[in-house]
Amino acid sequence: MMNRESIVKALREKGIKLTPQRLAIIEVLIERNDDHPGAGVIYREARKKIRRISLSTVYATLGEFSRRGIIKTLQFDQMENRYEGNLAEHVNLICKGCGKIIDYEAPISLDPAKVAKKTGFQMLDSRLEYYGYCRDCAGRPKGKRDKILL
Amino acid sequence: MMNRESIVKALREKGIKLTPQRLAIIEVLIERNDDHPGAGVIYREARKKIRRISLSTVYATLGEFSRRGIIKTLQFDQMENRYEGNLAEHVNLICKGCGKIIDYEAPISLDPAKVAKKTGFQMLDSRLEYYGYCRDCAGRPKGKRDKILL
DNA sequence: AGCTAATCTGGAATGATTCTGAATTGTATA
DNA sequence: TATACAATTCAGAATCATTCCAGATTAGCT
Ligand SMILES: [Mn+2]
Ligand SMILES: [Mn+2]
Ligand SMILES: [Zn+2]
Ligand SMILES: [Zn+2]
Repeated sequence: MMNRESIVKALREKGIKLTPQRLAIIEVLIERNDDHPGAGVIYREARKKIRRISLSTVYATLGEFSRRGIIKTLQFDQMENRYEGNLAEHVNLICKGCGKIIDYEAPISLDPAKVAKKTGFQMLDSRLEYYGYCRDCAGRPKGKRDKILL
Repeated sequence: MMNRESIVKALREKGIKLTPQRLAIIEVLIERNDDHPGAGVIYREARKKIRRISLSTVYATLGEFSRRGIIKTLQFDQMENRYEGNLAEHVNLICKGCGKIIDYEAPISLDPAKVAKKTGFQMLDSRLEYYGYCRDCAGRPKGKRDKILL
């Protein structure tokens, strides 16, 4: 999961063309998996790998991958959206100071069947996040550590 | 919690002036609590209550309340942000078809102490969401029920 | 009643994302 | 290996929720 071969295979199976742009984006997503990079970072990193790639393509590709369930999009509005290849259910710990996003494995068990029975809601994707301060930012003086407002 | 008196009291205590605009916004938030309304809805509803209020004020007020911990902001980028007064930890079930947001009470317990010990991360606010289809939208034919892309 | 910092306002600015339509290219097929 | 064409890429324009601005108004205090 989240290695070049498996992704390339997934793309072939879904009939998505393999282009240099897409391969570059995939590489960035793999290399920076822990960072949960945004479109800007992905664009700049991908540019180092191949001669030509446009921001439009980056957005189109990330949208396509996300829609196909190959990656996951974390949406924000005061901050670039962030993308991750870790599709396993996990909690993202998001630092309000520096925007760092840390994966936290935890068996969060909402039983889809129970939820459906109670509310009629059919669960598909989850978004489990906690906002707070990472080790580094928790250290800094209170006044000057907020970047994300919330 | 989430009644006019308690909120007004909270504002007075925090030294936030009571203006007609703010009171109107508070009333909307209370009346439409279940809807998790966006800034647009809040603006239009508030306009029915008082002669003059601008969208700028609605945004400023919601931002202020959110920052002060009086309400909570749910951030999106393909959809207006949504606001809620239910500060208790709960899961929001978000319908990808119609955008409806349903509160779901569930004892999702990540132990802050344990997380801090493991990762150094200091948890403050949570955002627990599941995306899927509400009872109504789950019924409709697959092709024509998606509004939220993700 | 007067003072003043806080608040409100309409309009302009922002900025991430989406859209557009023409040019390019990956891949299936012969 | 060449051909065909739908898929993909591209630069630039458009979108639109949100934020910023600077001047006008006002809540709450003395
Ligand atoms: Mn993650
Ligand atoms: Mn809720
Ligand atoms: Zn941090
Ligand atoms: Zn629905």
